[in-house]
Amino acid sequence: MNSDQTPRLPAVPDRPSLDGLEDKWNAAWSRLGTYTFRAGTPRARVYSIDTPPPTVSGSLHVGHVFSYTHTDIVARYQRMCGLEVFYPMGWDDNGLPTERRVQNYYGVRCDPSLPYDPDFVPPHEGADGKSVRAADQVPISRPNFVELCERLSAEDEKQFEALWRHLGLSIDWSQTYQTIDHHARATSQLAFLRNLARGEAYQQLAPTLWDVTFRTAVAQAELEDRERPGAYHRVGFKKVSDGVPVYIETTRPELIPACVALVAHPDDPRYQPLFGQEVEVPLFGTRVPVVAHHLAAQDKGSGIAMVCTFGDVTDVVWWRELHLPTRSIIGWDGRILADPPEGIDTASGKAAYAELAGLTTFSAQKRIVELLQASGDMVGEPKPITHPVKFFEKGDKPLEIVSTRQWYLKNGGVDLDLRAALLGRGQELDWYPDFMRVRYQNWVEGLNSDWLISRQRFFGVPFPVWYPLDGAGNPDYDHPITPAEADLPIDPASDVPAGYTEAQRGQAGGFIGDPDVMDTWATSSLTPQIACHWRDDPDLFAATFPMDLRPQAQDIIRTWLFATVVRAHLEAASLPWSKAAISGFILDPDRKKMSKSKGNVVTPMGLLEEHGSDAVRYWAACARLGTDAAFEVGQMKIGRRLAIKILNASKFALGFLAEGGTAGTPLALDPAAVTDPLDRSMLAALAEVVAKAGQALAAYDHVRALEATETFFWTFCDDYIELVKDRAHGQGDLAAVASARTALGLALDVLLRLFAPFQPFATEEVWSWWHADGASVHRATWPAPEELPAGGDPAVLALAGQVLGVLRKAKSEAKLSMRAEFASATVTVPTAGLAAAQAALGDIKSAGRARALTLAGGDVEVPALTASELVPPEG
RNA sequence: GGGCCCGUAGCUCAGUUGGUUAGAGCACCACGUUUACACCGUGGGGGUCCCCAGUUCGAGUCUGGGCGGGCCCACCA
Repeated sequence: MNSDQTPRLPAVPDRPSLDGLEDKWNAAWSRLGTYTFRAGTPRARVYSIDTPPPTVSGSLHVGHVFSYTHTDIVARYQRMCGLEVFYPMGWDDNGLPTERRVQNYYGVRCDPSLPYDPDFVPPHEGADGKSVRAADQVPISRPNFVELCERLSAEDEKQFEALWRHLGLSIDWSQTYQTIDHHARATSQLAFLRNLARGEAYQQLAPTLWDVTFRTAVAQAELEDRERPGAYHRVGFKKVSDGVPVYIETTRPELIPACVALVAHPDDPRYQPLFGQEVEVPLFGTRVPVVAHHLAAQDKGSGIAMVCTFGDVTDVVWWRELHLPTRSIIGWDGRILADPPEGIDTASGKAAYAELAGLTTFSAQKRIVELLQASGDMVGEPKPITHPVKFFEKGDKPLEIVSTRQWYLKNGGVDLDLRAALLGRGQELDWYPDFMRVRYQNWVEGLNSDWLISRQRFFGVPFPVWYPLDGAGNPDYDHPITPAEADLPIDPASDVPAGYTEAQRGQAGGFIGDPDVMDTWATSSLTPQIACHWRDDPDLFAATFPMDLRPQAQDIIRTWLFATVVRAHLEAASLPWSKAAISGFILDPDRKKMSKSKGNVVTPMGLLEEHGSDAVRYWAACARLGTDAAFEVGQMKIGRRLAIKILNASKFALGFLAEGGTAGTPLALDPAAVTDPLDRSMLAALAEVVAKAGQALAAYDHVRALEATETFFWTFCDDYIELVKDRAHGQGDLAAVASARTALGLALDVLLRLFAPFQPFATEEVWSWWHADGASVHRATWPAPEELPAGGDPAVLALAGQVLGVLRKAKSEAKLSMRAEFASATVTVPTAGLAAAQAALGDIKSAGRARALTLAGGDVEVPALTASELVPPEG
């Protein structure tokens, strides 16, 4: 396709315009397959990109436009460098946001115990915002739920695709995936089974951070701290030996029935005498030991803390390291369990517990404070404080800690050899910008457990395992039954393991499916394997993996980036990609991160339609990787101006190409025809820009490349074109005219290619004016300095521009039109530059409208007007 | 508590191993309709490079200490 990049006779529109270019060229690119990945290309000639799959249940915002533009600039540059770019697009429709949206939109909820209903019709097809109350939601099977998800996502994906196309992303739209589709589920389950077989995935019954709203376990990476009001409650625990109270201060008095010990620092002289003694838990009568541990802070509260199972993660550490018993009192719903834990044996203790049973932790706290005050065990009133509390990042209530059986994947949180290896992967990866590597290191070094990958949700990729039930109907978790890899994906809630029948489900001696689904990151961490078709296309996988680039946001280094590194390390013993490009956030003019809640979000499509895609891309391209950028409409207007200038300057230059050749053929752009020193100077300066821009883009510094190109382009327009205008129009001898026209054509040819990654629409439009149908600037070869004539002196253009500026300034200060003529003028230039300036004398005279111009060498730093006589234009 | 990034013109930002008089665009002011472009052109004004102290012949740049802004992590009784 479009192999013919040969220039033809230019056909330049009378009034070039940016309007409609997005639709026009998207249709053409789609028709011609301009961005289609050519299968069969050897790995060394492929550049593959692990595009972030946007969450389709959310909405796109300008931050997406910003960062995806950065990636597209890379893709277009690499493609022009001759690499075959593998640039897929995924849609993230797996996980809680989609689950909630499908529930509300269709009025359903997922119940994996139900069988698939092929004729199911959703009861409700509502608009967003009008959610169906949970009580009215119809339960449906997981396969039905997945179908609805795919149906709803398909609508979103159309909108997203339209936006990406309008923005000009050079994605290969035949390479798409959904994180909940058949292929992604199969890939996710296959990777899990391999992890299981190698012992990297394992189950454990252990205290787990638990969200009581979603009723699921959450992983370390999904936590965030929020400052919350709380209060210290000073409560006395009487020593068993003498009845003298020991006072602790707690923010969670409702957990007193779960108390298993008091703990103080081993060096704390106040409490050293107590170590080994027992105290009595107030209200409940349990006897607990006073123990020592170095994590107890002497300066917090009263310096001695109660250990509960479990109030926070420190409790878990104490419980584990000091081998304390377990007294759980909080259930999966976040309420106090109906029955008291072991250890509360007295009648009064049971009575006190009964006061709390069934209450939420919030209500239980109020009640127990009343009880403690009534019994005299609490001193004074609660003392209000604010303190950080752990939340699930998507949750609204503080996390609790409950003991549950969960699946874990080794990620270096426990295995220090693995941690060292993963830190090594962080070193091996090229980071843009480099300082982002530190965030990865900090995170890996701070891991305190393996990756908890199971979620007690219904929608998602199920764990592809069943468990045999023994004669008493109890599952044997240690010997899971796994499916054949060829059968994936499976749903253990509806599929039956080999050797069993559906009738044996849940029966003694039969089997039961694993009820959980995987963490959304457990699937997203496999985007390279999904996109490159690890599971089902070995040739494509070999040609694209490990990938070249992972572009992503800085806030998900600890989740998406790290998890992807883990999966590739475990499965392929390699990095998933060699480079990571980390984009910054978009800030509103008040320097706050843009967010919906602040009501300052601009819809991307409206922005593109208002300013034009090249303009918005220009704004994005002006910001470096990893640096937060302001949302600036002004910058987009500059981008639009640049795009229009490209059209107009091209119109000017191409007009002479049409004149310059014999009828029906274009002027041959023969570098040897460029003989004039000024023309050769301009092309020499351009050659430097080509080298600089190429180096910058190769180093993922698109800002520097754009800046160099843009700066040159404005000089080219304002000085060079003005200087050679008359000559290009035909003044002077034939060789001089041909030199100017050829130089204009050569420069334009190079400039369009330099701008192509940034301004794909304007450059393609101009390219089409003088290239064969189907030829695309985006499949043209990235310019090399060698294609321009060597030996020109850049100083000629620089000095000619300065002298011209001197003449312009005189007219401006005289408040005269630039058309005003000098009867005569003398400009003194630095002696060292005199020869260079003289070389352009004719063009300077012409452009400056000087009937007589003398250039004199002198001891000046910049050219200066030393004598002049201006003649106002007549009329 | 640990770490990272940032602080340069009214605004958004460049300033590459230390080296002339610190730059660009926007905004602002003045002028000009000039056959590529009024979606334009030409010219101009505008800075205590956050502060202090060092290193150096020389610091926006390097070192140390502050101040201010943003972000990440942290066992949060």
